[in-house]
Amino acid sequence: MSEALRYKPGRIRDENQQSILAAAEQEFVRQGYRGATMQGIADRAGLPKANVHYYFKNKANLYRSVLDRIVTLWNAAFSEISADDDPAIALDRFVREKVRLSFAQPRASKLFAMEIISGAPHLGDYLRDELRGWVDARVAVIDTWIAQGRLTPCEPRRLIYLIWSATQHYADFETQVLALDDKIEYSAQDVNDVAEFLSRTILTGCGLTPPADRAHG
Amino acid sequence: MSEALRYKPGRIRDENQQSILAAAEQEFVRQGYRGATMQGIADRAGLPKANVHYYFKNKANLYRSVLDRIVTLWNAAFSEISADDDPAIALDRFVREKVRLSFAQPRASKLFAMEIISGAPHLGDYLRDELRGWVDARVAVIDTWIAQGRLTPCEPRRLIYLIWSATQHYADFETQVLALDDKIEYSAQDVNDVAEFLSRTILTGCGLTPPADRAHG
DNA sequence: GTCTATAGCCTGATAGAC
DNA sequence: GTCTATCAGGCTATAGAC
Repeated sequence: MSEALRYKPGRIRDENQQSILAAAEQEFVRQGYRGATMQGIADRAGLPKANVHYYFKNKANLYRSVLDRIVTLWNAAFSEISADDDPAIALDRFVREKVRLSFAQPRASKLFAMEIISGAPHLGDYLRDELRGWVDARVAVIDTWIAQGRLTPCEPRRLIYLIWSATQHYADFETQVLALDDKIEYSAQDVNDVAEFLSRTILTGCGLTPPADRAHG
Repeated sequence: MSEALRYKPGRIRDENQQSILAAAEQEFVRQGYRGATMQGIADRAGLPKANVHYYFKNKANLYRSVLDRIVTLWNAAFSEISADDDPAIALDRFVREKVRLSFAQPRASKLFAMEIISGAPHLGDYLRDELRGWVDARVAVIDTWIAQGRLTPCEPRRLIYLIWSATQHYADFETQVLALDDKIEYSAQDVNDVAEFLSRTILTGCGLTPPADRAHG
């Protein structure tokens, strides 16, 4: 008997939970929290509706689990920047990381966006307690760069929002971008083009020389 | 009897329709299309549910009416740019117009965003038939500027998306921005600051000199 | 652990009195 | 034109057989 088929305690449980979470993410993005149905989520996961209630006690609990997973993903992907870093290299890395994440996890980005646009009824605490601290720390780093004369004065907060919005756009507004570009789906080339364009434009906009330019001349 | 109270044919009808449309816009943003209820919309408009069905035959019809109003608003606000314009002045005006619209009509922007994020089930035709033509025309103008050597080469399409995403962010992610900035609501100062920051950063990022800078020196 | 059957509620929509 | 009363259907959630 192969390794893959041998019994592992909790294996089926884990697999079912993961497929329910993935199905729920899709349904919540397409229909919103109230619009999504437990039946629709169960159908998409290929399980009876009662099993969804068995693994996740109720709809609110399931939604919260999906959001928790996204928040964990966000926190893990937030690149560290410190005042010792070179501003151009740190911001370039920040932009590229966000672009990569947007193209890799578009549904997570979309669900997060829907939650915020709806007024963040389930994520208000996260914004105030966790995300605000993260932003404040980055603002402090950018302010230090400015004080040291290594970065043209700007409003650090607006710079962070600019990077977030410009990168997330390709995930959240995927439908619009694909329709306007007359494409069926993104290519690997698109990820690089977008990262290159945004890093170059935003860094230049801040008065910095993009790392790639320096390498070539 | 004052002018305001004198009978006007269809006045009550118009007022009721407008208050229903405004209430529906809010409910659809908060709950999504399926999540919003005719009862909730009626309550917010201060009318019995049956009246909502009287003015707008059914839920799909009401939603489409709300979207039509937004699309009309969008089309009216799209500033014209032509190849004869100075690139810096035209792009500066474009950015400022979008910022103004985002702060003036945040709910319209949010509902449009929700519809796109959900996969544009009701707006797919608009994207393909109307918006694509608008974008293609602007791309052609920007390409002309580049060919004439008046603008550093860039991908016009990505530049338009950058301007859209960066400006809309303050409407769509209003809840997040206010939470992170620790504010209750936007001030008039914020509109100017955002317009100034985005115009300066994006134009500089494209290798242009922002109009304000030229005026001052 | 899995799934069928069903309870209890709320929805969109309409009929019909005023 | 307005609004109360009501219907048929779909929803979340659970009970209980397997």
